[in-house]
Amino acid sequence: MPRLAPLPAPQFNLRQTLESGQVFHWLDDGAGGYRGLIGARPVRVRQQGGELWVTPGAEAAAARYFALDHDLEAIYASFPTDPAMTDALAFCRGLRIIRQPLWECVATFLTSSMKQVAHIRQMSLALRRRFGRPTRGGEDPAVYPAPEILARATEADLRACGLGFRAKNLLQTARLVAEGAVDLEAIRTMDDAAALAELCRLPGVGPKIANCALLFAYERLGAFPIDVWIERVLRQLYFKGKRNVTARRLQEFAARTFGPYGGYAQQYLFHHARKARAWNAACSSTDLMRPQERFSQ
DNA sequence: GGCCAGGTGGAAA
DNA sequence: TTTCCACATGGC
Repeated sequence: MPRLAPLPAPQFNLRQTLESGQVFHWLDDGAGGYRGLIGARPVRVRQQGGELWVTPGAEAAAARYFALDHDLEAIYASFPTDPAMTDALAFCRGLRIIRQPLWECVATFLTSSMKQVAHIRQMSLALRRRFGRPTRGGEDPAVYPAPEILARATEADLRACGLGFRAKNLLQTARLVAEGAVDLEAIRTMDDAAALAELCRLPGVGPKIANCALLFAYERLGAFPIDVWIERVLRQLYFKGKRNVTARRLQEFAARTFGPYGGYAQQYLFHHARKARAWNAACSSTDLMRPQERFSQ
């Protein structure tokens, strides 16, 4: 185990943060920590109590990446206090919305449609292995390939990484970004609505994936991606028995109900709902319930 | 073997 | 406007 350097990280849960489905390339190092990259920099991380131990020299990068400056007390104080949110908060406390590199986040979530978190990890790691610069002799994840690199790939190359029908979209999106037709950096200065619209110009990027990028890369903590899990939770909690609840209504309701830190609330509800199901499945052989059954009555 | 997964885009009603 | 459907792949 290489020597690591400590930095203060109160109110932080590394495991919940890295395993909540917001980032997909970190690997368990078998010693209670993780190995991965912050951008192009290989980093090892391990948490011990209120300290985060990281590769020496990477302290500042890690503090920024893991958003240790986010005021979690203020964020928690903004949450609704209904039972589901309370449960999710108790389960996820210390989970932080991290600051991911723009392209890496956009591209990874582009490949996420109709895929389970485990599959998104597989695709991300396969793309890194196939196209990215290796680190530590190929033992650790490779650097996520830049748009210029993927733009030169073929659709067949990308399909070989398990992308399926997403291959064409990733290729076209990589080309648009590589040639500057869509400027991911310039989106930083746009307001939320304009940023969302600009991201949706990328093929394969719709409102859900654009909101993921806004939340996990652009620091828009109010962005509220609505996927199948969150839709289920919202319908069960707030629209029980009601029909004709459109996606638009759900989106408006979320913005109104969860406020400026809605993205945090969303991530806590998402992670808790997924892990609760996994826990149910693992611990009960006679009471297996699929998600839609758990929430349908 | 059927079902589902951090959806999107285009056609049809 | 809303509704429907194809789109690949892999785990359970």
